[in-house]
Amino acid sequence: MNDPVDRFQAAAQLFKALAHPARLAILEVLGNGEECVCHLETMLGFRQAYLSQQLAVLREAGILQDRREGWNIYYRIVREDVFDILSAIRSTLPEYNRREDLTELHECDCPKCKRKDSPAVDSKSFYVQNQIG
Amino acid sequence: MNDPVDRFQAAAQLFKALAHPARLAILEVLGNGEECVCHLETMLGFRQAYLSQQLAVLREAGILQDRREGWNIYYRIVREDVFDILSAIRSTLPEYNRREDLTELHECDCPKCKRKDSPAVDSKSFYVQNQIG
DNA sequence: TTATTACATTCAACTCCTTGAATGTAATTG
DNA sequence: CAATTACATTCAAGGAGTTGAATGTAATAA
Repeated sequence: MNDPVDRFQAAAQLFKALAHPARLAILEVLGNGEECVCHLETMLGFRQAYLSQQLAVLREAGILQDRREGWNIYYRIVREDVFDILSAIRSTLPEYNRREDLTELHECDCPKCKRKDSPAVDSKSFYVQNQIG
Repeated sequence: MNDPVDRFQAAAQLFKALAHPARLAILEVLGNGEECVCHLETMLGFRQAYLSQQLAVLREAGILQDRREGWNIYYRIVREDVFDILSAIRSTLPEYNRREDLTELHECDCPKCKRKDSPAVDSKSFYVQNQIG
């Protein structure tokens, strides 16, 4: 209809997908570049089914895309504005500003953790360099 | 606790407050500067009680503050990062990029609409000039 | 003080989200 | 082919968000 709120339906859906701490933690890890599910499972300590459900929410919201490589499925952020949105809250929420424990402390048995020579970062990994490093 | 999701609780709460089309419409109007409730009521076509409920959600989330002036109560955006967040989605959601019909078409009986000489804009109104005008 | 204006709050029914448990599926190995 | 690995989906119970209806309240006017 001509309702003034209709224009904001898509944006509200995006924010709804972001309105969950577990999903924000997932996005914080994926801000470094793509990661396989087992890697997220290890880093965040989520049970596999629970993690898969939250990944599905982000995927169906158009925020993530997945890519299969053998046994593993890699997820990456494909909505560029999500980087800007997370950057905005990072600037005002101090407790948000520590991601080391989410990116460097853990390793899992996935191929990406095994092969240290090719880190397989995606095109948006420079974001982390600019914001944090 | 030490749960990795606890750090993201505050951010999730913020996004939860933004995850509603009516509240995004309110914020779009208030991006121009503070407005009284009756003005929002006229521009958005919301019933008064409904509007007051949505304003309460934004106020309790720390996004809005109110100020009484006689009979009228004026609301304004007090979280600066909200401007950046809305700017980020405005850059990617085309249907978001028309605010004329929310800011210029309607007038109500509030004092601010009566006195055209003093527009009573707040300190963040330059934002609109930079983003839209 | 009483009435009016402008706005807030409470309540209840309904819908949607959350999350553990169980089960299903595609790719690989043997 | 059967077994295993890595991940996805379905289901259900509980919790949280939504919204109309009714009512409450602070400031002003008479």
